[in-house]
Amino acid sequence: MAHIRGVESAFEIIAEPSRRAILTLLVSSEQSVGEIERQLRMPQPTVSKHLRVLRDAGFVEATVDAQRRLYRLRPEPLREVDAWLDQFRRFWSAHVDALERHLDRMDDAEEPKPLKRKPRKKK
Amino acid sequence: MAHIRGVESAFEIIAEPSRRAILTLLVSSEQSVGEIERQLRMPQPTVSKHLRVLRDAGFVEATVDAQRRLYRLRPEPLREVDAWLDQFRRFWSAHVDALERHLDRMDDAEEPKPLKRKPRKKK
DNA sequence: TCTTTGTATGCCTTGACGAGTATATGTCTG
DNA sequence: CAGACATATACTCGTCAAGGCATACAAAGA
Repeated sequence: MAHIRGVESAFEIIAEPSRRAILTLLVSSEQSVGEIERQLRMPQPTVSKHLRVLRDAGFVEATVDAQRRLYRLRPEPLREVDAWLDQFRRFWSAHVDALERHLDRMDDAEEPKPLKRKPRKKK
Repeated sequence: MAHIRGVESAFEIIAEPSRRAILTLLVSSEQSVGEIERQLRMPQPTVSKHLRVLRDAGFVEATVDAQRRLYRLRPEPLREVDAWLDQFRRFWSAHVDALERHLDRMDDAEEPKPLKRKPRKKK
């Protein structure tokens, strides 16, 4: 009987660099375990185990192609992360606006060029 | 002697539910440690330790107000997460488009738009 | 000064997780 | 059928981080 595996949040899943790498690989197209193994240069059991975690968490799904399993992305869990980030976007834009106003005031005052600075548009 | 503590990626930082809760609290406005402690109902050392991690990772910054420390958000690390998510947004919209086409077909026979299908794989 | 309040840190234990290795399961080909 | 190939799982081990607790530190107030 399967344990009630630790309802891990999407955040814990993508905390693992290898798993993020796998997800990034799958953005372009579906891949077999062997292809992932070769591109990421990690041992096959490691890949399989990470894929297991990703599958259980709904990040990927697999179809059987003879002896191969083709894994592809599923959007929902990453959307969940995106949704959480959403509450900070208001804050970001406010922060950026304040920074821009601040820099604008500095520009009006003087013309220093200490560092490379992204070109920004005036309001 | 303190090692150079693990340059943990932003993903590992927000993997912790308590830390996400703290960040969410700080969206509205800056808060003192005690306020966070009371709102999240967690022991003060726990709060302080999480804030330490968040501060080291650049998620928050603090200013001293007598005995209190007022913590506030910093945008950069979460932006980094957002940037990583960006590569999946293309995939998401493609996915939604596919779903919409599917639903269009099911609804009623409308004019078929030029569908761009992935080449069908032969078994 | 002593006491209270607010926050940080050090130590210890526990539990979770990833890597590595070996092996099991399953499928194709000759 | 045997054997190669592809993937999954079981087991062990080491590491690392979070929680609990006590305590240290610092500023305020009596």
